[in-house]
Formats: sequence, structure tokens, C-alpha cells
Amino acid sequence: MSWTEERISTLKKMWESGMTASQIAEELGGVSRNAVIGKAHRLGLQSRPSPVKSNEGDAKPAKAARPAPAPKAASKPAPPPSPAPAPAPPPPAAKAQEEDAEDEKPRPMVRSVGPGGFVRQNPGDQAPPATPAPPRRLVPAKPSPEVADKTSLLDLNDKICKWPMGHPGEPDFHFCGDKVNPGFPYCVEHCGHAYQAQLPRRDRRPPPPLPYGGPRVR
DNA sequence: CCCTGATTCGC
DNA sequence: GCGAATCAGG
Repeated sequence: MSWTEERISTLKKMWESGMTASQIAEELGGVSRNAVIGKAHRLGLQSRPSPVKSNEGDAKPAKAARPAPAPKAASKPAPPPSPAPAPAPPPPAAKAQEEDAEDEKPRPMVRSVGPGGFVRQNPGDQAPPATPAPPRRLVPAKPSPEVADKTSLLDLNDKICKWPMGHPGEPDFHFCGDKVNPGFPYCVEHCGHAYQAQLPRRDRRPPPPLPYGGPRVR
């Protein structure tokens, strides 16, 4: 399979919506999750909450990334040490994506704050400079009537809620599609679900809402 | 073991 | 550019 525009678009959207590489690979079909990850990186999509992130601080600089696990090639010249690690200033996550936001709440902080006072720190917090192509999808091929009026994967964009409804792969799987809470991947309502402030155990009874409607059944 | 993403490197 | 192999962490 080749990476067509369509497939790349799907990959991007799924990646940004928080799908795992495996899920994306499954959905796309014909590719492995490694292929998805590799492609994602090549596309510039990077990082994002990965469960496996080296805590690069200073504790173990010896095994930073992948020094020299095994003598594979014949020659392995010693990597020149970089004595001057850049301080790596926080990237300006300022994204001007207001358009029809009727009310502009005072939000002086760089990080946006949700309705419940939660601070975003989750998926989709990336600079979206690369979105020149208008996500308008005119007269799309909407084969299934089930999803005809629902937000499909390909309808995702930076302005609509990516909260999944149902399970990927099911015929009626779709996304919320409401207008996002600016700065968040979800609408205000679903932000409330996604970013619940951790309350004391005492009065914590509501069952935790799971994204994608819960674990996939296979 | 399962899973995750990250990185490398031969193709 | 692609992605399997591998690494690294949960």
C-alpha cells in the first residue's frame, strides 16, 4: 500500500485524535503500526503523550537514545559529545485559531484552561501550522446512511470535537463534531469528561468515562 | 508477557 | 520515502 493523500490525511487525523498507532494501522489496513509511526514521524507529527518517554533530565545521559547496542556495522566511530545542550525553550504553543468564537474569555495564559479549571496537557496539543488545505469536504462519498449526518474520521479538523462515539470500525462509529472548546481537542462538554479534576476519593463515585466508549471488544 | 511510541538503518 | 527490527518504557 502507498501513502495516498487520503491515507495520510486519515493518519494525521487519527494520530491527532489520540488513536494509537496500532489502531491507526488496523483502520488503514495494509500497514503495520511501525509503518504508521514511521510515517507519522516523517510527516512531522511527533511526540505527543507517549507512554514511553525517556525522562531526559540528566539522571542517565549515558543511555540517552540509542548509543551502541551491538556491534552491527564494522565501524562505529565514537559519537562526538555535545557539550553544549541547548536549554530548549518552551515552544510557543500559541495557536491563533479563533474564528467564530463569540465570547472571548480572559485567557492570558499560554495554556488554555477548560471550563472546570483543568489544564490541558493531553493529546492534540501541537502547533498546527501545517493545515493549509481547507478541510471542507464537499459532497463526500458517504456510503453509509448511518454516518451520513455524523462526523466521520475524515471530517475531523481543528475546530470540532474529536470525542469518539462508539468504537472504531463499527458502522456507526463517529465523532462528536461539536465546536471545540478553543485550545482543546474536544468540545466544552467532552472536555469536562476528558479532563476531570481529581477529586478526593471521598466523594468520587461516578465511574470514569473511557474514551472511545471503553475497551475494544475483539 | 502484553502494550506503547521512538529510533535506526537497509532497502 | 518506506518500514522491519530494534530499543525503551509502562
